[in-house]
Order: sequence, then structure tokens, then C-alpha cells
Amino acid sequence: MKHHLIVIAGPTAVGKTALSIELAKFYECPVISADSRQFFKEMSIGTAKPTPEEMQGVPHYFIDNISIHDAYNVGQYEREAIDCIENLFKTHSHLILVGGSGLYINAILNGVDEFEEIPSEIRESLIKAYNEKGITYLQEELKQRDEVYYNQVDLNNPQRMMRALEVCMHSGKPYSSFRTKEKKERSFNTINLLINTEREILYNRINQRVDKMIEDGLLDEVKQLHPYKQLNALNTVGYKELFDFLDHKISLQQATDLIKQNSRRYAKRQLTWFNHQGDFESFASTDLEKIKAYIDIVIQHS
RNA sequence: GGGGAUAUACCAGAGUGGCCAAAUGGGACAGACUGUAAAUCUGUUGUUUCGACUUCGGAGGUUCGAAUCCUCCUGUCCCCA
Repeated sequence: MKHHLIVIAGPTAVGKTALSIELAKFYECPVISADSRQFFKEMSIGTAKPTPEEMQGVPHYFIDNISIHDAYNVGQYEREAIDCIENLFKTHSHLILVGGSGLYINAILNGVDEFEEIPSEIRESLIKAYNEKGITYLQEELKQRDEVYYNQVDLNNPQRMMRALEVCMHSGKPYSSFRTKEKKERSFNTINLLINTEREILYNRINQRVDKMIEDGLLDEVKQLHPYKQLNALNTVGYKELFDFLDHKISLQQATDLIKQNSRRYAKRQLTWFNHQGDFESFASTDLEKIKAYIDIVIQHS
């Protein structure tokens, strides 16, 4: 019988974590995280990482596995997580994948294309050139090196164009030639669940959770990380706003209001992703019994 | 009690006779997404059967034409008493 990866996706603060732990206890299996910010051991309160008490003894993978000073990316995550999953399936028939990072979940479900690691100097020189010559430089370079992708990308998005350019420059081949977008075959089945709720309820949950984070000492956590605020890992909702407070740019009240607002927007982006990029069965986070029933049916039919 | 200022779309705020359904910013809503992804980027935001129609505190007036000028009313703010 084929193994089953139960995938729990959904917007921030819907209750994915609690649900995943409930299911993990029921199926007696570990949880694998697909949350691009809970990887970092230095970030806990602001990422709503489950505490040891909340985990209730359920083993979790890809939480606290790296440092904010490490370079990390989806490709690496895919390789490591697939390894981890295949290993765990040797001793488990079910596994739970939970997280809100659409791209990372997609890497597990479908895989990302293979790219070589790009030396960081290439990116640095691109950033420098972009800062000096503006976005038209990136557009023109890209048109030269990869007209196919040039016609696909959002030409206003410097991040996307820089990534494409660094691949072109390093490999000598167009970025688009690597983008096969082929779905990878996996050795296990997946059961894709989207946890969602009414917008108003979700927003209330977000607002309350932000207040709770502040009560739980988010500001202290952020103070510790303040010296490293330029690191990419810390370009994160809940952190960047409080850095601005620590830098006397805004008040604490403004910062918490902004965290709430940016979290709401993040949630919306997540929903857009899951609604348009994947094939998920929707549930409310409180539908534990319905979810189990659904999982059973899917397993029986596989 | 006297004097002055102000009233614009969800909010802030431009516009001071026609080029105004009304700049800009914010918010909200919607979308894109393959190594920064909690990131990065985009679109819409009076109604509409897309021809038009109703808007700029309220009521009148001037004008070919008003968010813009005049009169009165209402609200808000400031100064003097």
C-alpha cells in the first residue's frame, strides 16, 4: 500500500498548527513543516512556532533546523524534505505536512526545476547594477539573454528578473531553458487539505494573535535580532515593523497595527495562491471529524 | 457675544469656471508567482444594459457651462471676549 502525505495548507492564523498536531496524534505520526519562517531557530514568537507544550510530544521536522545567518532556498528544502519524508515513510504509513508557504508546499507536491547553486557575487553585482542603473538595466539585460522569459515576467519585478539573470549569467544558458515545470513523480500519495474560514473570522484571529504575540514578548525577541535586521529571513511580518519601532520611525501602537494589517494581506496572498495554484479540498479548522472522514475515504480509494 | 477658517469619494487630501467621475497617498478588494516567497510585483476602487446616469455638507441663485462664483442654512475648527 502506498504511503500518504496529508498536506495541510491555509492562511496564517486559521489554526493549521493545532489541527496538524491533533491529526498527528490520531495517526501517530510526525509533522513536517512547510513554513518558510519557522525554519529559523532565532525566530519563534513572531512566526507562531508551536511550543514544546503545544507539540504534545509529536515530533516536528523543519522547525528550528537552520539559522537566520544561513543561506537557504526552496531547492534545498525540496531535497531535504523529500529525503526526510521518504525516510519517515519507512516507519509510518501517514505523515503530515503543514505550512502556509505556497511555494514550499508546491516544491513537495510537484517539485521545482533543477538549478545549479549561483555564487553570491553574481547576485551582488546584479543588485549593484540595479541600484545604479535602475530597472531598465535589468529589462534590457534580460531581453538580451532570455527573450522567452522576458516576454513572460512581470517587467516591474526586479526580484524575478535578477533571479533569471543570475541563472543566465552563471550557466550561460537562458533561464527559461531550465524551467521545464515538469511535475515530479513522488513515491507517496498526497491528500491536499485547505483550511480556511470566513474572512471576518480569520481577520479577528489574526488581530488577536498579534496582540498575544506582543504579550508573549515578541518585542524582546525582535530586540535580540535588531542587529541583523538586514538579513532576508528578518524581512518578515512581525519583525520588520518592530524594527521600525526600535529605530524610532513609528510608535509601538503603529507597529502592532501594521503587523496586523500586513498579516491580513499576507493571508490574502496565501489564499490567492492556494485557490489558484493548487488542488485542495477545503475545510474549516474545526472540522476535525469531517477531515478524518475525508482522509479515510481518499485512502480507501487509492 | 465678536472675528476668522473650513466642509470633496471608505479615509486623508489636491482641485478654485469648461481639459473633472474629480490628482495623489492610504485603506479595502482582486490577481501574478520555480532558489529573497511572511518575499517581490500587478490591477480595480460612484452607478451602469457601457449609451449614459447621479456625485464634491444642504437649499436656492449667477452662467452657454459650477466641486470651483453669489446668498442663506447646517456642521466642524481656531482666535478674541
